[in-house]
Amino acid sequence: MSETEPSWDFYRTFLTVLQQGSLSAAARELRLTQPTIGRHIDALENIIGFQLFIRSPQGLIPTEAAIDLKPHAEQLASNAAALLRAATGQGGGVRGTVRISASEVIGIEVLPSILTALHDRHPDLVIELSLSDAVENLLLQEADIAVRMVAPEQDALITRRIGGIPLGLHAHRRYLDKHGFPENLQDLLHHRTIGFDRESAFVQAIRKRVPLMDLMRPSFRADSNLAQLAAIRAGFGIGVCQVALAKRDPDIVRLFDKEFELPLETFVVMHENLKTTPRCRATFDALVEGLLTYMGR
Amino acid sequence: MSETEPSWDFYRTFLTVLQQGSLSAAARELRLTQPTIGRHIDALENIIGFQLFIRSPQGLIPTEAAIDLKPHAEQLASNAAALLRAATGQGGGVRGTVRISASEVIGIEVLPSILTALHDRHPDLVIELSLSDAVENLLLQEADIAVRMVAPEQDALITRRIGGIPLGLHAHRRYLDKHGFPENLQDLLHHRTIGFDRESAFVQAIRKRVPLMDLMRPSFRADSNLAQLAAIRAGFGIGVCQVALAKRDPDIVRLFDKEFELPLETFVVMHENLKTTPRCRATFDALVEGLLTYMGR
DNA sequence: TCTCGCTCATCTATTTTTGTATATCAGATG
DNA sequence: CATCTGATATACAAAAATAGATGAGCGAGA
Repeated sequence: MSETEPSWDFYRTFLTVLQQGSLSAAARELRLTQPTIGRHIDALENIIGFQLFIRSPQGLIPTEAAIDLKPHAEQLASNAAALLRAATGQGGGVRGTVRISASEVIGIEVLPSILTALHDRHPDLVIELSLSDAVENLLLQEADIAVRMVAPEQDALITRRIGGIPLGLHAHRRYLDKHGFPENLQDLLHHRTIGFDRESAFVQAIRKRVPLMDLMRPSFRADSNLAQLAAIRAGFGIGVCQVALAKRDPDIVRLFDKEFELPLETFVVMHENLKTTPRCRATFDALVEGLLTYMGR
Repeated sequence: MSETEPSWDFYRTFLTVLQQGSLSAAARELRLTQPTIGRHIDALENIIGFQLFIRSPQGLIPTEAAIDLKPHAEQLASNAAALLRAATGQGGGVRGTVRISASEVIGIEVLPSILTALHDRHPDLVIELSLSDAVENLLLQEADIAVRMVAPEQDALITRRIGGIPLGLHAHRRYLDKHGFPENLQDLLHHRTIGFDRESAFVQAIRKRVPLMDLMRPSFRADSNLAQLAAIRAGFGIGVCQVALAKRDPDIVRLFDKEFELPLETFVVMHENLKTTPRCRATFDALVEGLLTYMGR
């Protein structure tokens, strides 16, 4: 019942307990001890005046109040991490940690070689790669730089348009040997196809451009582009993937390269505040350069 | 030179020193003592590995590195405050602190009566009003709810359009008695007028709609709408202000009410995450309701 | 020039926080 | 049914952070 603001460390402890589910696990995570963590939670509960967890022999069960506070605590953690990244990058030169957000396909198939070259040039750079098709928010500092497939709307962001990465219809030779080549686009309806599970914004955009997609009933559905790519490689059926990726495997054949091509607009985005920090600047430039090369300009 | 993450409290101390300019002042602010603050800064400098401040008998002068880190620390503080607001608002019912961001005119001339009524209904509510024409960012949690004059672009925000608050040309009777009524809009060029100092986005929008504005050379310039309103009330000259505000003073006359009317689009905006918290919900609804009434529907 | 007010640095005593060890409880397993 | 592993809670000692007091530097104003 004090007037003072709680220690910010309590918030960190709170979040860790929330994430780990028990005082003991949180203590291991934070390299503290279980009684300490317990005292932090007690103190926080006393200050804010209500219970955050129900203690049980199996761990701590968060109350509704605690769940409501979780996003705030997570954001606090993001900011603290961003501050630390910014701090370690100080002192001139390209050094410190840079956190990149990208989609799974890009992150796994395209970025590694670009980042390898980047790190060869700047050995003091530590690279964090956060892969998710959910768009991480640069404003919330979840990442320093993002490779995006949608044009960002924020004006506090600096954006470099890469261009449209071409997508095409592909199938493995093994599949085609067994089921034959489709004669025309309509023929696709009688083939085994690979598509999306849920309706994302991206899927809706495709549908708009290619009405035929509406009619297709894919027999293999996954939201992960990576899983779709794997399915194509495994010879499951016909699916959409990046042309440049497919070319790497001589057994993957592109279909209807004249009739079907979908450009996937791509952008590299960074918060304006970071443009002067060497590590972000260098990474940003390397990503732009590397992606342009990947596209064959 | 430790491997461990610094205490988050160090960040708070760091920011306070940055804001206050001295260890002693920061100590007073945080209700700690000067040696403690000094140790925090020393510890932080040791962990991140470079100097944050140059000590002097006049206080602490931030290095460039410290200035670079400042925005991060400020955001951390915003989030911590937001978490605390969210915490005090727990427990059902409309209680706790709600932070509202609005422009100066709205905040001073329009909101007080709305907020008074709101507080009469919910005495446990604490209202923070942050007035600035700079748009505070809801995503950064600088405020819970904002009254905006530009349509928000973020999709994580829930927005309620109020409509166009009508702006009109006004002058005090005292001025008109002395200098006469302008015959037509062109005539304004020979009158004393009140306008903006710098080119804000808002001003440019006005110019686009009213080309005549380009020609006007206001003799009284202020970015603060409040100052402009005060100038009109003082009989300085002819200026633009909200029609509803001008009506309150019987000595202020509206000019060219047929030829000149500028609707100022207004929105009440809130972060989506807050829509279920009672205190924000109630405040949001009260603001929408109150502003609609203010506009006369 | 002297004093006052502000600053930061340092030393020491005290308070606070943390860690260690232990007790207890619940569930899984042989 | 005993045992083992996970969990939280508590008591007490160790460690760490804090407050308090003091010294010294710098600048403003009488």
